[in-house]
Amino acid sequence: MSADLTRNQALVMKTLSGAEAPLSAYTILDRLRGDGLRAPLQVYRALEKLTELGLVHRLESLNAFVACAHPNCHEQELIAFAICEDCGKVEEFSDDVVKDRLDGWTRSHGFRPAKTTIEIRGNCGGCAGKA
Amino acid sequence: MSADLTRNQALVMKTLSGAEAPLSAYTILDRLRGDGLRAPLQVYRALEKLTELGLVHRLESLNAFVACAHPNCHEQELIAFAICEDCGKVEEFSDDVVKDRLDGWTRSHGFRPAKTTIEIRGNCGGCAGKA
DNA sequence: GACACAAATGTTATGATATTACACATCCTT
DNA sequence: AAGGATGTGTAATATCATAACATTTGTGTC
Ligand SMILES: [Zn+2]
Ligand SMILES: [Zn+2]
Ligand SMILES: [Zn+2]
Ligand SMILES: [Zn+2]
Repeated sequence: MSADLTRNQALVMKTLSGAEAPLSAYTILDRLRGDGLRAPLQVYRALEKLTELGLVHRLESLNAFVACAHPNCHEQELIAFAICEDCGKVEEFSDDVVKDRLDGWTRSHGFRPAKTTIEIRGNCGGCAGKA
Repeated sequence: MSADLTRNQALVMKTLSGAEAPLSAYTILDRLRGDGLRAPLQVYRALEKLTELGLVHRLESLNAFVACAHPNCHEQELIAFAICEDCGKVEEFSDDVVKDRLDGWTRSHGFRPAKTTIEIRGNCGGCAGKA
C-alpha cells in the first residue's frame, strides 16, 4: 500500500501535500534541509518513486511537481491539468471523450502511446476576475 | 510576413527545418557555431520570436524545439504532438472535439486558458513494429 | 541468526537547460 | 537628426537533472 513510504519519500510527500502550488525539486529540497536532506538526488529519487505510485504528478510545462488531488488517482487514466499562472493553483481532471479522441488518433496512426501530457496554462476563476 | 527573419532567426529556423527530430537550444547552438553563434541567448531569442510567429513549437516534455509541420499553423488552434521516443519523429495534429471538450471544461470552471500543451510520448508506427 | 538480494540512502561532481544585466547596433518613423 | 522599437553580443549566473560510487537498510530464505 501507499502507507509504507520511506523516510525521504514521506518527507517529500508531506511537503507537496502541504503546498498551495507546484514545487520544483530544489524548492522541496530547501524546505527539507531542516530535516537533514542535503542533495538534489535525495529529492529526485523520492519524487520518482512517488510518481510511480501515482501520488505525485510532474507538470512538464513547469518542471515542477504537485501532489495528486485525487484519493487514488490511477495512472491508467488520462489526466489533464489546469494551472493558474498567477496563484499557482492546479486543478486536475479527466475527460473520457478527450481520451477516446486521442486514443483514436494514435490507433489510426499506428502510434503506441506511453504517456500523455495535457496542461492548460492560464488563469483560474479567482485570478481571472481580478485582472 | 514570415519572410523577413533576421540573420539569427533564419539560421535557427534553417537548423530546425532540416532536423529529423526535436532539438534542444544547446544542440542548435552547437550546430550554428560555424556560423558565428556563440551564446545560448542568441538561440533562445531567435526561438522566442519564431515561436511567436508560429514557425516553431516548443515541446514541453522534452525541453526541445521543432519546426512547425504545417505551412501556416495558426497559433489559435489547439495542437497536439505525438512524439516517438525511439526515432524522435514528431507528428502534429489537431482535433476539434478535443478542443471543444477542453474549452467546455475551462468555461464551466471560470478558467481563462492562455496556452494548452498536449503531448503524447510513445512509439511511432515504424518503431513500435520493431519492438 | 546468517545469508543473499533488492531497495533506498548519502555524497560529490558534473551535465543540461534557461535567464539577467548591460552595452551597443540596426531599422524605421517622424 | 532625433527618438523608439527591435535585434545583437557577451559574460555571468540561475535553475533543473543525472552519473558514479560507496554504504546502509529492509526482506525473504535457510
Ligand atoms: Zn492525480
Ligand atoms: Zn489563480
Ligand atoms: Zn504547427
Ligand atoms: Zn519512431
